[in-house]
Amino acid sequence: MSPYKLTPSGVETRLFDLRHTLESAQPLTFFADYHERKETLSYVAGKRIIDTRFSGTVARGRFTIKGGGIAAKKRDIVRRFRLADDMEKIYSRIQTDKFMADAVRNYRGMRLTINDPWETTLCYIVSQYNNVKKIRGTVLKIINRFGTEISEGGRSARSFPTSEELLAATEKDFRECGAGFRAKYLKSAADFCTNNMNLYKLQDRGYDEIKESLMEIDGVGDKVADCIALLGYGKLEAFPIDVWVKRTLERVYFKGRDKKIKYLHKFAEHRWGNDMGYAQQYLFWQGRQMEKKDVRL
DNA sequence: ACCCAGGCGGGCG
DNA sequence: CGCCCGCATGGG
Repeated sequence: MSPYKLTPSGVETRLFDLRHTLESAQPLTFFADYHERKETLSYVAGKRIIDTRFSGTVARGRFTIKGGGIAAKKRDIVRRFRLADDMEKIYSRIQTDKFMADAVRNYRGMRLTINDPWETTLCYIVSQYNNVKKIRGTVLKIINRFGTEISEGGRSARSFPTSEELLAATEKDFRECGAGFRAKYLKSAADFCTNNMNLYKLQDRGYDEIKESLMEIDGVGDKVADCIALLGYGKLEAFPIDVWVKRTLERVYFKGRDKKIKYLHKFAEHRWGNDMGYAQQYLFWQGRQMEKKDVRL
């Protein structure tokens, strides 16, 4: 049974939870407009508005696309939500212990997303030494200030500004959007990604090469590059280790002992192999939610 | 008031 | 190399 199926008006999904996916702090989740009650989802992809209805269950759901350009929109949905991934197989491989089994049970159907490389780069430059709520606020302000107004099928929205469109933004502008000390990184990244590096030409490159290229951008280090490789290029070999992932790994697998990032990386690679990216997402979210609810591991 | 947040670059030993 | 420090800013 194929993980997804294209229908004339949309896409049928299997083992997919839209709410968990959109709540899990990935780039798309910063600007997608989802109403679970009304079963509507709309988001901007490039200069188009993807306006859909989503209904059904985790076991079997259905996107119904409104407006024109249905074929392209179907393709965007399949790629963006990684609907071709065989989640049962991935789950069977990342459920190596009770913690991971709990994570999978609690967030069953949560997907990684694949986002525009530039949008992902900007989001994760903003993310450094920051918190999810403020990251979202800053990104939204940048979109509102520098995105271009687009409308389609009676609906209007602002597109995510390209690096070229952001050449007009000053460091002061980024500060006013709440970027703080990251403003200078955003400014130079917009310039660098417009004039010196084409992020879209890295698409077919391997994980190592993509990461190495990304780290040429000022303000992009090991962790941010891993986030972009994973969520901007779909490289499942990436395993970004932020404070939550580090703390969770240490608590669950090392009795709370402090471990080096490099060591934890090797641990993850050995334990979850080529599904590391998914393991990271479930571990990140489970660890973060548990701590926020003050549940002991 | 104090602490923390999906880290990074720079400086020092 | 590895380690340590400062960093803007808002929310708990």
